[in-house]
Amino acid sequence: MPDVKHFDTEQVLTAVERLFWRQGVASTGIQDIVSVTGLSRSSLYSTFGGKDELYLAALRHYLDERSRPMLDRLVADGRGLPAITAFFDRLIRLRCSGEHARWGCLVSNAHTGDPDPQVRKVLDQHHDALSTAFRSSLLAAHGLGQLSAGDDVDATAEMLTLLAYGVNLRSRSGVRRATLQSGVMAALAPLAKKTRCTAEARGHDLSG
Amino acid sequence: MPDVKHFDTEQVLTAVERLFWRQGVASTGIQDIVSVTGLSRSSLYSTFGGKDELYLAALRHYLDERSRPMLDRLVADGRGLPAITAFFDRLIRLRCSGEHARWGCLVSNAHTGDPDPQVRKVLDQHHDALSTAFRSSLLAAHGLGQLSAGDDVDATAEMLTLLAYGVNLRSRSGVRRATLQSGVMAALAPLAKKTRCTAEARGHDLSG
DNA sequence: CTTATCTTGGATCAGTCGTTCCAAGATAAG
DNA sequence: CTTATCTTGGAACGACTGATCCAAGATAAG
Repeated sequence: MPDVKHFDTEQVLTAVERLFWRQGVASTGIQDIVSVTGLSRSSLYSTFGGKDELYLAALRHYLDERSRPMLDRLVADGRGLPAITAFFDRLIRLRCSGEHARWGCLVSNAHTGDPDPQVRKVLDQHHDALSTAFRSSLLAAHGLGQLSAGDDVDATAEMLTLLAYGVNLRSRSGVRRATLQSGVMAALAPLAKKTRCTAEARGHDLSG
Repeated sequence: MPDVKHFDTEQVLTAVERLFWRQGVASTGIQDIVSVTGLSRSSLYSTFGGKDELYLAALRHYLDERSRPMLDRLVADGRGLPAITAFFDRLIRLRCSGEHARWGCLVSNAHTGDPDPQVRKVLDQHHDALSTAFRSSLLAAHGLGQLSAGDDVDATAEMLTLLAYGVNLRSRSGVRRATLQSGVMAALAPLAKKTRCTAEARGHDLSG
């Protein structure tokens, strides 16, 4: 009976994801993938198809393994504003330290260069998921009476989305973590309800 | 005596800038540049050098012709917060409509892929210029008594920078202009001093 | 074991990459 | 005009691109 694959698809996809993530699609050649994964062109093409389909698979893998867990955790955290603060804290930590420091976000990086329709669709899905997660947390914050009177949930969610894209993009330039933290805090702090227009009501500390 | 160039350097640089801007560096070949500019490889290489130097020249051209004028206008506008609002209004209009719609920002786009030291330096310079311009406007706003008591100028400037990067990146996905406007407004409105915690004091309308 | 079926290594493909080179063309001083 | 000097068109380069192909190897049911 037939032979079976001599490698683990999951491991290969992770390695390819890392390659595309760090160097970008255009700068990553099939040869790079062959070198890193150790498998041959035959296996690569018979398993995943061409480079475009491989990129798409890596993108979906990133969403499943990296992006979605972050968003699920944000939505599951019912604390409202502190949940959002904690989300950005984790995001900035991931972007500025550890093995993926200065790699940005694979999805954000994909926004440069004109993606084919399938990739475009994945990017849009990711954006919807991110935006929806923010809306969910903001609604929770509203329910908990944390928001200022004039805060528009949809507009604020869009603002947070822009902020996340900004963090992702700018983290590639090696900006200091504290700089990103203060920038995000400057956006989050004014959201909190200011009962007597005092400053301590804004106290969402990213370093917490 | 020697022959003179048969083309206008400025025009060529503009065309090259447009190519890199729209398609990215990695996706733009020398052949594309030859086709668009109409001049030959000889002229190209003897005038600008290789592709890397051509990209650097295009980047600097973009900064001089596109970026710096925007920032100069922001700094020159002494109105404080309304100046910042007007800046983002212009930015979003440029990113979402006209001939450069959905092209993003050449400098922001450059953040994906690992730039050589010279490019990196240009990117850092651009970021400093942007951040400094925001700080300048925020200081003006502070002097005019427009800011809330707890607003930190440096942190807020960083926040606005992240927001601008977010707008640039996200505009490439073809997001609606109104969506970006509402997102930016959600970040700008809370900055304004709220004397009696009322909403009308926040009235910086992007559609103005 | 045999054997059918899939996988694998690696040669190979045509095409494109950025770059170089040189003869032919253009220019303007003498 | 001649002539020195630069520019230009276009052929050509080797290296690399993504992709294909096939014989050899691996697997497991019979």
